[in-house]
Amino acid sequence: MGQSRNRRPTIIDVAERAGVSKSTAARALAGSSNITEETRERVVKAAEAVGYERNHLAVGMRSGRSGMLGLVIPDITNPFWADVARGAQDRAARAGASLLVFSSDWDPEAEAAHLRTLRRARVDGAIVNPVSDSFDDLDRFGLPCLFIGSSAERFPDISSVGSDIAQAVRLGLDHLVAKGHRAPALILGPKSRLARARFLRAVHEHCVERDIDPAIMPIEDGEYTVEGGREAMKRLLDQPRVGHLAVFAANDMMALGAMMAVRDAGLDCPRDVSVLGFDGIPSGEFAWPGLTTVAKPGRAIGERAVEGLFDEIEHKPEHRRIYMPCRLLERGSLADLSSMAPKRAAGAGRN
Amino acid sequence: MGQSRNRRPTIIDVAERAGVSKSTAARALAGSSNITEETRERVVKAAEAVGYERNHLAVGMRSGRSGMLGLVIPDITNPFWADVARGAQDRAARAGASLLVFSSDWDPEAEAAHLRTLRRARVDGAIVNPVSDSFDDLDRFGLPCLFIGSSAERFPDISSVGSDIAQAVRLGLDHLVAKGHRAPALILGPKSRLARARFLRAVHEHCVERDIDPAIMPIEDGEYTVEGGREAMKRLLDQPRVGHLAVFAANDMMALGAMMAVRDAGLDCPRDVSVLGFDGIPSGEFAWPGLTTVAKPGRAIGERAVEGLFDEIEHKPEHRRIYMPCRLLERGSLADLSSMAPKRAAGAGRN
DNA sequence: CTGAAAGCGCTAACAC
DNA sequence: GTGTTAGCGCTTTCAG
Repeated sequence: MGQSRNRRPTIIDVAERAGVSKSTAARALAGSSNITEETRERVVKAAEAVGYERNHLAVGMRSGRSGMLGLVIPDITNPFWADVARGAQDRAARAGASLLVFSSDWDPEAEAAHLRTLRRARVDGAIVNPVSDSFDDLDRFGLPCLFIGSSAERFPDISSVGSDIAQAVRLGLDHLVAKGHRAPALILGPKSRLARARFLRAVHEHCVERDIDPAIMPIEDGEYTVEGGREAMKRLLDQPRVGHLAVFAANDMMALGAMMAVRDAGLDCPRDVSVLGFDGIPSGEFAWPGLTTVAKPGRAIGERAVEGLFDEIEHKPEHRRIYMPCRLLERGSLADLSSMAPKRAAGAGRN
Repeated sequence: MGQSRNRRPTIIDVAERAGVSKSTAARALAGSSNITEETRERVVKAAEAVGYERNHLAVGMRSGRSGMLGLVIPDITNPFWADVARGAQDRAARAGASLLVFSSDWDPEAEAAHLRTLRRARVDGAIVNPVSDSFDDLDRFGLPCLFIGSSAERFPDISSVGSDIAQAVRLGLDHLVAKGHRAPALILGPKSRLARARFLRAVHEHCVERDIDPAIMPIEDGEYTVEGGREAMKRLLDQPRVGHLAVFAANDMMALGAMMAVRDAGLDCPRDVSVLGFDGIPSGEFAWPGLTTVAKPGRAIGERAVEGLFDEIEHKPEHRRIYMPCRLLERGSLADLSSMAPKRAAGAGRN
């Protein structure tokens, strides 16, 4: 039966079977033009007959293109990053490329190790959510590369794809205004985080447009976690206030924590307190009430990132920064004060 | 400066710099024994100096081992599978291997396409949650391979790793009994699903041990989705019943849907209805009340699967079936009837 | 202990 | 149009 049981058929097996040279076989399989239709057919049949499958290792070696891309994200277990990975995966597959996925756990060393692995694997390029602050580990990457997520801003020379924070904040704030909450309290991430500054800047821009004094919005900080949000909300509730309280949290986890704090305090969301989140994680859907939130387009970001990476690989184009629009997911954590403003007396105007 | 800017250094660059032949350089770098300590040092230094990084494509070609593994799961966006992927990733990385991740969306054609891609990429083996019913697409895989998840049972010849459904069901049922619910209603998946049969068999075993007539447990079917669970619970609530109702859902999504149906009916969980889930998805934590559930060890399954796959690749060992233990996540969706059984009169005994 | 040479599977020049 | 040849970067005999 020709080839032995343990050996995968090579192009030589195909060539022999078709009675041509291996280069002719290769040409036929590659769809090259300088080939008799009849020969091509014979080769294709032979390939099928022996069960030939192109060896991408060999192709990659010869052509310098492995057909693989790397993806380094903080944690595939995080729903946002899973979404990104899914988008990247699908887009890559559509182009016949495969994705090597790694989780860095926000650890610069792990990130560096993964990048090294990707380099050795000879991926054609990589998409990275940069953790490392120093450019050192990253610029030495020496491969086409595109950054993703808010931390990408730190690196002026590298193209990036991310969500449009300014648009997202405006979307959320506009929605709050429409519901009768003009100046919500803010629950933000740690001061050290770049995302926090961008979020706050967008809030200020909105305030200028709407002629609101940003200073009247209470702000609490916390870690980007449920516990962080819970504690921040607790502090917010301890402050004196009149009427309904509306809160815009910079992250769904924090928003979920905030809702817990509301319950802890014996209050009701959305009756006493309105909460707006930011991210769009699935858990928000099953909270009670459902968490209204501004959803980041994780999947689209992943897809767009792969496209951008391909550009980077092929044309080495001008550096680009792409922001994908977010959208509002209305569920139930926001009270509608707009129609009953008169009834709410003092509180309604202020909040 | 020797090598051009655009070329990655090869072992020849290292050899030249160290003043040895490329074979000696290779041996030194591979940690072979037949090398003078002094030579080795010189080579290693040279490698560092030129920034040498082994080309895994070339290594793979020569050695027949690419150092890559494939993972084909239904959807990386699903928290359970993300967990599995994370475990696999970490375990693979620890062994110096990389993971090619694909989502099949429960589509046999997509699965087949991904397997083909993996074969062409010359992965050393693959971990698959088989979707395809027919053995055809799969047995031709022709590579070391290990199945994962409950559908793996369909393939008697292939090793598999999954969660221990029997143990999980027992755990859940024992917990229900401890809380005073002897014969809960069951919300199960579609009759066509293998997992359903296994779940039900485990329930029956438990009943035999506890001397309970399984026939007294109401059963409703549904798709493994929120909507499926919601409708199933609705039907359950429409049935006549006495006292408290306890439900064991075969999947957290369904359990979450069931909790919604309880709310829809104007009832309260856990006061009127107790719900126990199965999976351990994060969303259950943020539902209100938190969903008590039996959690599958996704991460551990992923890790164990990679280990099993390595065995498969190396020793081609006897076929194995491995079941990983689940654990109970107690949150708040279960009423404790055990202490107040007398107060509850008729209902307590039955449920 | 080290060097020379062969070859993994493929593609791209270069002949004919 | 098709065959011949070289070589991608590496490891592994086989000599010395």
